[in-house]
Amino acid sequence: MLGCAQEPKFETTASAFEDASVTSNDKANKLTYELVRVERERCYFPASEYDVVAEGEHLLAEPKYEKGLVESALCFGFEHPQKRSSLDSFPGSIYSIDYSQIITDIGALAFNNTGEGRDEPRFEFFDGMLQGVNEEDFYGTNVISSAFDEYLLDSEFSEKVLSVYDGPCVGSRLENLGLVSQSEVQRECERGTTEMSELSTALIPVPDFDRRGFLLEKMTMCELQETYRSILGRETTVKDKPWLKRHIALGLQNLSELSSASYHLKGGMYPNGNERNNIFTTPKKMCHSLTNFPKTTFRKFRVKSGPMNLGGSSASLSEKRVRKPTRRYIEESPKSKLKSCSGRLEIPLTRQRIKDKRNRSQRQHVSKMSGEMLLLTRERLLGRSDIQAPSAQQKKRRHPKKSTSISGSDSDDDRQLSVVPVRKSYLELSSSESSDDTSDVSFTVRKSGKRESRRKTQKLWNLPEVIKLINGVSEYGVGRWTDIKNVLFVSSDHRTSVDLKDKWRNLLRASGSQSENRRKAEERHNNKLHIEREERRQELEAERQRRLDDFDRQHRALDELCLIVRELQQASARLGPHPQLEVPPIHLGAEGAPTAIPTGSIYLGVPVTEDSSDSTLCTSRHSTRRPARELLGERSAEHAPYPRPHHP
DNA sequence: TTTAGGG
DNA sequence: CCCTAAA
Repeated sequence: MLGCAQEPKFETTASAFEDASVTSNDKANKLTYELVRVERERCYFPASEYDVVAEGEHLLAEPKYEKGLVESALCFGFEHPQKRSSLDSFPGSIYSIDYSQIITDIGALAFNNTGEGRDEPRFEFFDGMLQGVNEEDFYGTNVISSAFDEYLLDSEFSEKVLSVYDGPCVGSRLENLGLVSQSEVQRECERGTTEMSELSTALIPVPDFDRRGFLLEKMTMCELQETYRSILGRETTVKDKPWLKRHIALGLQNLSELSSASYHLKGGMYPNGNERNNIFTTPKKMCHSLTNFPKTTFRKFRVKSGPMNLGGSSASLSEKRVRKPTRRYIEESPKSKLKSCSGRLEIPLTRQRIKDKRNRSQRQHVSKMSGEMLLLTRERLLGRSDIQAPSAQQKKRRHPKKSTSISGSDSDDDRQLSVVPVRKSYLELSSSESSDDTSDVSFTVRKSGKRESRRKTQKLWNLPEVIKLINGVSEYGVGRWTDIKNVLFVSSDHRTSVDLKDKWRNLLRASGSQSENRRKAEERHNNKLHIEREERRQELEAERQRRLDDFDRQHRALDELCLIVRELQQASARLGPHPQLEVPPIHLGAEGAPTAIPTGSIYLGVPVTEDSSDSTLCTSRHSTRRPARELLGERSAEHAPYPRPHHP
């Protein structure tokens, strides 16, 4: 992420993920040393967890970072403690997770982020992180951008990698190295575990950090602003380069976390490619401006989804993660993605913040009222829902109707108040909250159990009301519900014009006229069908007529031709020995005749046999055609022996 | 905002 | 009774 590692650190990292088979060469020793150092820092990252872990490796190698914050930023997604056992069970596993540390840090970060300016703490936080790096070295940024972008672009490989994760751990471990080329990963994962450590050692390239590091630095103000716009989705007029770079880095950070969150939502499974495409449409776009960064050999983001599917490491884990997003979520994911993406970093853009403002007082009010309770909103817990955002989306999709309240706001702003163990992952959290939903009107403290429903309390219609309604309809007509309401139901607030309309409809249904209407509708439908059939019939008839006309025309032409020929022949016979009047033999073209026409003969091209034409036409046009054939027959009988001039 | 119509 | 599209 914001890794500042110098070149050897990556080797270190890579080797750290190898197992005990790393033995005796110098590199290994050095790596071991580094590893110990890292271990002392208590920054252990699960090899089978998110790729952020892999990114965290770089941070590990740089002790001057506030590792806690780093972990908080990078490792929101750590999951179940059970996972740990699987991690520890890795051969020669030297990394484990200090969950309590991370958890505490997360809590701290989240708490910090609940302040007034929700985005501010974040910036400060990242500022702090960045201070650990040379100002010009935004390695992490570049790594993120290039790796992420590449991840997005190389979908084919992503699928391969994903498929690998269902297999043995070696796949994820290899991927966690993040340094192995695609083909190698694929091949080696298929080959098996035996050669892994060798491969890992052999294929670790030295990242060209310096080159990438300059890219952001070398960008002009314009480019930086453009990049800012692409990443953060808004224009900026800020001319402060460091500021821009920081925010771009932050934006990229968001994107990467976003992708991580997406994987969480998807449980690391991609039932089909479309879903992933949807999910990543927006970030891909947003990353586009950075695609000119040199390709990187880091595959950290590829690692992202892998470890989650580590086969059988944790049954409950896979259960929770495997749950597919709802169809609606998939359909709207690009939008929601964008929303959550931008909303996370720059809340002021979205209406979410507006709502925040509107509701904050409410929330505080509730807090005050509950007094003794520790009330943690989800936002408070996790710092304005960075990773939470997709989860909120998902939840929202689950109850679409309830989520869209009358006032037009949605439930992004989940005011479900709850005390949730900090240790819970956000997935657990979301699922634990999924049981009940709240709206703008009815946010409640869970313990109170009181829920104000938006649904009106049903008030049954009594006879006077019905009579009034009928009178109103008879007076103003059906559909003039507002008039009826304003005149006859002006005193009854609980009867809106819509209610009148609904009631009238129900009355109609009850009276049976609805069935009559239905019958009428059906009749209309049948009518329509009948009309369509009729149109079709007419169409066919017209076509038939057209073909008959064509047929007639052709035969008339044939008759004329025959007459001409006959006259010519007669003339020729009359004139006797004048060769210039001789007429070449005529071919009356039955089907297929053209190929057999002798050179120099005349082909009339008209079918003359009955089976050579449409049967219907033949029958109907029999009388019409008859004369022509007779004519031809006559002529044929008469002039068949007509001698060709050149063959007397 | 009102109306129509599906749910 | 709710929700939404269309006008």
